[in-house]
Amino acid sequence: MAVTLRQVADEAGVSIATVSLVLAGRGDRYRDETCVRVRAAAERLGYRPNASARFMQRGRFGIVGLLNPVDHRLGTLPHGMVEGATRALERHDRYLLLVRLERSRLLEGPVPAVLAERMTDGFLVNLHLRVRAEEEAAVDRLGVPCVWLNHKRGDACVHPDDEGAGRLLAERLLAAGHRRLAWADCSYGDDPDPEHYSALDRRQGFIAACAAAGAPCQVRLTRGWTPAERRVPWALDWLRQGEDRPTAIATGNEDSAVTVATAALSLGLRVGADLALATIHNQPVFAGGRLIPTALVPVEAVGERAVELLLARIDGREDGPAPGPVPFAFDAGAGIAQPG
Amino acid sequence: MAVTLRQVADEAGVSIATVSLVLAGRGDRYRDETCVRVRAAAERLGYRPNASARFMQRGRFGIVGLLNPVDHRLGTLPHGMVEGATRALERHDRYLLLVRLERSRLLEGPVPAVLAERMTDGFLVNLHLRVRAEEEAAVDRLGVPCVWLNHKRGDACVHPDDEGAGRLLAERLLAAGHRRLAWADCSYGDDPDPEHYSALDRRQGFIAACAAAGAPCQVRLTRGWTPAERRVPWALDWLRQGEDRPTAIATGNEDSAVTVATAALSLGLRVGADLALATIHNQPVFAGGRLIPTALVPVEAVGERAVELLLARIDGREDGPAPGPVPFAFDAGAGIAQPG
DNA sequence: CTGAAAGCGCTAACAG
DNA sequence: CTGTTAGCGCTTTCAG
Repeated sequence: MAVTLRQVADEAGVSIATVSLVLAGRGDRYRDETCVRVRAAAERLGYRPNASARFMQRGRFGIVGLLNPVDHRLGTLPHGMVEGATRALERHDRYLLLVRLERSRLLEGPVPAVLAERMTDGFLVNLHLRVRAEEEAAVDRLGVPCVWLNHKRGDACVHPDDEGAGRLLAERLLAAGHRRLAWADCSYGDDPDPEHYSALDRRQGFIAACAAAGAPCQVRLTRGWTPAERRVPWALDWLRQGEDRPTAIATGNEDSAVTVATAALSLGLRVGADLALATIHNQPVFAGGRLIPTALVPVEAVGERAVELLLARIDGREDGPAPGPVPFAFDAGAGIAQPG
Repeated sequence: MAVTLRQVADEAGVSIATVSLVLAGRGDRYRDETCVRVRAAAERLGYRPNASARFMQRGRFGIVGLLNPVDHRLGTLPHGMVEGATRALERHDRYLLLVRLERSRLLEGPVPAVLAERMTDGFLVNLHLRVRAEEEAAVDRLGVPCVWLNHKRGDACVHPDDEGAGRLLAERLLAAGHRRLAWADCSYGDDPDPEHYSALDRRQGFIAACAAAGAPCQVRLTRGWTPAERRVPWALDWLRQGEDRPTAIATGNEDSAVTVATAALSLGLRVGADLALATIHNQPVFAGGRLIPTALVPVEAVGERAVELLLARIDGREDGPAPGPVPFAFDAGAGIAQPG
């Protein structure tokens, strides 16, 4: 059995309250000698406060849950997001509890005990793919503050500025002198209702920025989602076109970038020299033998901001982070190739 | 304020004990009508049990911590491991609490509150890179059951069979008829004390299996860790050698595989046709425009087994999972090229 | 069939 | 300066 306050009190020959106060750092009212004796006893017995007891007292758990879906290949845990979130939580001496959630369960039950019981102060909700209204309602019914990740929903959400990322890439490529641009996607392709809005937003941002600059922009999309083995052939077909070939190609995801790079390479085109290639990803993408310019998804910032927002709500504070999408950073990688 | 048992009791016009028992599903001693009334009241008020109170009572938290280091690029959270761990925990109605840990803090403090207090039933310890004896001691001093991940340490650890993975690749390549084999590593290179033992184990397993089969095996290693931009040139130098070139190359990590593939591609060698390439990674590796044969690191199985082991210790059961390293699976990808 | 009561480990008034 | 006491919300005997 774990060591309790009472055992420390007995060991030190004082009352429980004394031990509690001294160990809580508010022992200024006690004689130095008493404090020393108490701390020694606690040390000797290896005393550790029982968090449950404290939580019960305070009515708070000090724990935030992360609802993460399991049904889907994209439902995997975003490293950086968790890193950002846990870092922010740590600053407030709070912790992150991972909750795998089969999304169908959210509507039909049974839900995991952590949702049925009260064991967190709030939730980060990462069910961001094609969220249904009933799912939103089910989450609202949990009765604790919740913040949605990578999902657009009023002011209770935090997501990256995907449209801005598309614009960012266009601006950089235009600034490098490119006038024949292209946007390629062989992962989601032309799916009009892709799993996540970001695929559309990124593309639209890119196209809009090209249009604003008066530069033509080819858009090359596969028919919907495309399995890995069919991607390089698709890119080859397209890149073989010769004359009309774009001098700069942007993609909205790593897979598409690697595909285009692989195709370019086997056509004898040097990525970063004969062809500028840029993309959007969590981290600088290595494609065609070099790090290519990458708009960096601000996953950590999203995690941090979501936590700050959630904690502000939990604590009933009004000073949460400013609303609005989180901007992307840009990593030039090995540099942007000049046209021609 | 949250709804408590007492409020439900008042609402239903019964005692607290009655509500507790009925809602715990042990209401068989009560009149049906009472049960109905209680459940209706709970529903109406949106009652959710307070987990802290229950934990305090039971002396258990139902929470397992995952100690994860932050100082290191490899300290990132392994998706699959977390997936496996949380899945196993779910089966036991337990949850995973993420704890970022600056390793230096472990020895010099201050440690996060979750380590100073008692708030989990045990820990999965993921500090697997060059673990120092003092760190092991510090973890032992936490006073709760702990299981180490990807670190070899007595019977309180779970790790993949990296040596077996090296052997596995050799066997597959040999079985496909290859006799001129090579092992390449341009990520860790020849570091005699790499961050993680697995780099050595995998290589040794491969070499040993080649030796056992009497097949020659080139070993190509960079000098220690090599930055991304220097890798492809290194591979090019090597692959240009002509005649003596191996027909099959294995690598112990994704980066090395992609590097070799990229170099091969720019030399006009078709990966999977002119050259067999195999590697070891969490998931099938896409390199040289196709999925190459990959020994799959059993991350999920490691997570699951670690949890089962930890829970067995927490509950004082003797029926934990069998000890021993966790075997790798194999994914042939687009198939293994035949030699010549 | 149902309620009263003790107690899990801790905090915070309030006495002394 | 230090101890007593009354809960926090829940489970679990034990009476009635």
